[in-house]
Amino acid sequence: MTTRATELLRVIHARPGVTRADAARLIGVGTGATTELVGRLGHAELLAETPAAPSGSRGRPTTALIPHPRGPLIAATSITHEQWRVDVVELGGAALATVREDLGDRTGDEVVAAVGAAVSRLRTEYGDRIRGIGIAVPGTVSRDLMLDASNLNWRNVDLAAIWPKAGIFVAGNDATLAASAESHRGAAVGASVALHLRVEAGLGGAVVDGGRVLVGALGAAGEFGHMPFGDPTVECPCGAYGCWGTAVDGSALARLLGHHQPRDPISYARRIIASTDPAPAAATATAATALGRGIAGLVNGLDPDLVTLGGLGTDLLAAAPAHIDQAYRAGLMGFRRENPPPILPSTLGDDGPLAGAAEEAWTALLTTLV
Amino acid sequence: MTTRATELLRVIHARPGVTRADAARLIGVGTGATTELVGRLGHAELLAETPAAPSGSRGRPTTALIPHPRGPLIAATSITHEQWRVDVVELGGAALATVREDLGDRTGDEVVAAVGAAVSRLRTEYGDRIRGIGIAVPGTVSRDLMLDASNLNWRNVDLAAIWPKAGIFVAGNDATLAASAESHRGAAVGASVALHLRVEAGLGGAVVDGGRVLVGALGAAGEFGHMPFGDPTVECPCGAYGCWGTAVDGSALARLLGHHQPRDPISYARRIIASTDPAPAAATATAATALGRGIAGLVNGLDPDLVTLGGLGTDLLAAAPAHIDQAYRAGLMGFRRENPPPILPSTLGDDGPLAGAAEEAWTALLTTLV
DNA sequence: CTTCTTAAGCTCGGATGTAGAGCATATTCT
DNA sequence: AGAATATGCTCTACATCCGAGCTTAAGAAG
Repeated sequence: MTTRATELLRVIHARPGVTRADAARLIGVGTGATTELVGRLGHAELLAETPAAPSGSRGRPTTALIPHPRGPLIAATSITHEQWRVDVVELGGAALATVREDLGDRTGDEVVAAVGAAVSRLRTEYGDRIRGIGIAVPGTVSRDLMLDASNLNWRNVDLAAIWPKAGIFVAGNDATLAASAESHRGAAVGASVALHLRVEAGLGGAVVDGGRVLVGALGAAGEFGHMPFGDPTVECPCGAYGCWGTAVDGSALARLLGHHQPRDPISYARRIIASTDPAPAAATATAATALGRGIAGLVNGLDPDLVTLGGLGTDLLAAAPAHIDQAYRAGLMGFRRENPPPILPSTLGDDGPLAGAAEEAWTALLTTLV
Repeated sequence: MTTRATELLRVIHARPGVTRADAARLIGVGTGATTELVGRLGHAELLAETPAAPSGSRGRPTTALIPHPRGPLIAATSITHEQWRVDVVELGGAALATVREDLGDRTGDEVVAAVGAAVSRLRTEYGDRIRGIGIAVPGTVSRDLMLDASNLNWRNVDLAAIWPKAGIFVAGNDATLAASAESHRGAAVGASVALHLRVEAGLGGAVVDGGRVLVGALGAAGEFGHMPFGDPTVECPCGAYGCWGTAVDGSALARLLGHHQPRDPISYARRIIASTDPAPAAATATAATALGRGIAGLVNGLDPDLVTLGGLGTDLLAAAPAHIDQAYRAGLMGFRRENPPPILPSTLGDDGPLAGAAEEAWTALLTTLV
């Protein structure tokens, strides 16, 4: 439902600390209805008011709307190839607590158990204020919450164990969720259509259209790394040939440099991209060109306002901007070349997936609060 | 706004002739509110009731809800490479009148003038009942309603002249609008995410997500023909290299067969695809393979429920289904191969763009009627 | 043909949410 | 201090919707 109450909470979430008067204008209600709304939501412990910063101009001062100190919370979780992390996030996106730990060489089920234990501890601390959980994982999540993460060699890891209770449960691919975060809190704020791409082991991302992440029919959209922009003779671990991901990630750099496939392709790639020696720089340039050419294809097809790059994409953009840009412009349709959508580094960096998990869980929770 | 009244009109539009009782159940209101709603909307000349077909089962018979005989109308317009056409479309999608004419060798401005004159005549006939217009064109429409159609050699044709009055004005690419039609009235009804591709001179299409067409930031989304799935040595008229469109349309067939680029690439391609001689059949198979491979890439990235093919895509699917299917499956990510999204022929055929123009204009109009 | 069963429509009272007018309040400007 | 300005509160009017109870129109059963 989209009641005025939900709209108001959404405004506070998007802009915590918004003044009461601005919020009322944004959702288009008069002062009478605002009094009723703010009173009701305050009484329900969903929002609170503080005296607000003085505006400096004339007129009766208004108050700032902030999350209620006993209001609902979301447990935002991310699992990366190195560590897991759980943040307790209030309305507006601020974190009240953080727990994190390196994965070590735990199995998937052990990591899920550790995360579940951390969530349980947080639930004893915050009680029923924690209304749901959002989880970002480096792999694919099926509808029945089984996780496959080929990069970690995890198969059929059951995420449901993390959150046995009723409430909000959102789980998704890290790149997809990072796209959400980037569009709500990062470099793509204000874009009507934003494309986020994240290079790690492989390449993923998502389109965010009007604030909504396009997740596809099975929740598996955004696997742009498996579009055939690459070399048709290179086989991808997915079984297809010519996947774009195989042309831009750490495996591509290793292939170009004649190295073995690295154990940790992300740290490997960071090292290569940071190197200024000629051979690594040439490999980096080749990957950057492949990245730019593919971005052009996606921009032609999807018509975003802008493109944001996360993960190793940020490194490639910093290391070889000219190669990306040249291939990008060359691949664009003629009419776009004059004013192409900018390619920007992610501003949330490695926090993107966690922030996105918080965003999507909060979005889901807000539709259930009245 | 999404009031109950708008919801009811949307239900009638999606399923004209729906029974009053079913419609009430669909929007979730009780019999009391239904009486009030139907009475109000009938009084406003937005809907009417007819005695409805007998259900055969017990109980008081209900009525069928249909568009009001003096209700609002939309002028749906399509311009193709051969002719223009204007339909007058009522709520529910039925056409009350049709005007059409071959283009001959008129210029773009002359065609727009002819369409404008036809619309004016229809407006004298139907009066203010015609509340807006939807226009499907074989090219790109900028925000200020200037049309570029490279296939027709039209540049900067001003569409605003067709509809000088206030009201709904929706203009879009024919492939994009055909996608909308296919998802509302065609082969993709019921799909949560549908991908429609239309091969004519080049290749375009659109993703429809939950009934909403993804039009992109500039309204130029869906130019999938300019994704670099093709041969990187082939230059596209758009200026880029390796565009997918150049691998599947009439120009691709002519190149494969060593023919000159045909004047009318669509009729030419229809002829080649229909031929059973070995050389044309081989060229058709090559194009079908390129089509299937690209579809796989898009399915990997966009995760639709199903894919519909219009224009020459329908012909290719009929002529070389095995080639499309083999390349499609080979290009899919492993986990999709077991149960791939089906590739279906468009059911609206050449009427798709016109039907989509009607759909999008009606969608826009329905949000303004209360 | 009459009565029963079923599905649907109508009427009315109560609850909810909102808009708008008029008044009250808190600040800055002159 | 008084004017100007912006905001908040109270109260009335109105629209919408839900649910209960009654009415209506068909098929089924006898």
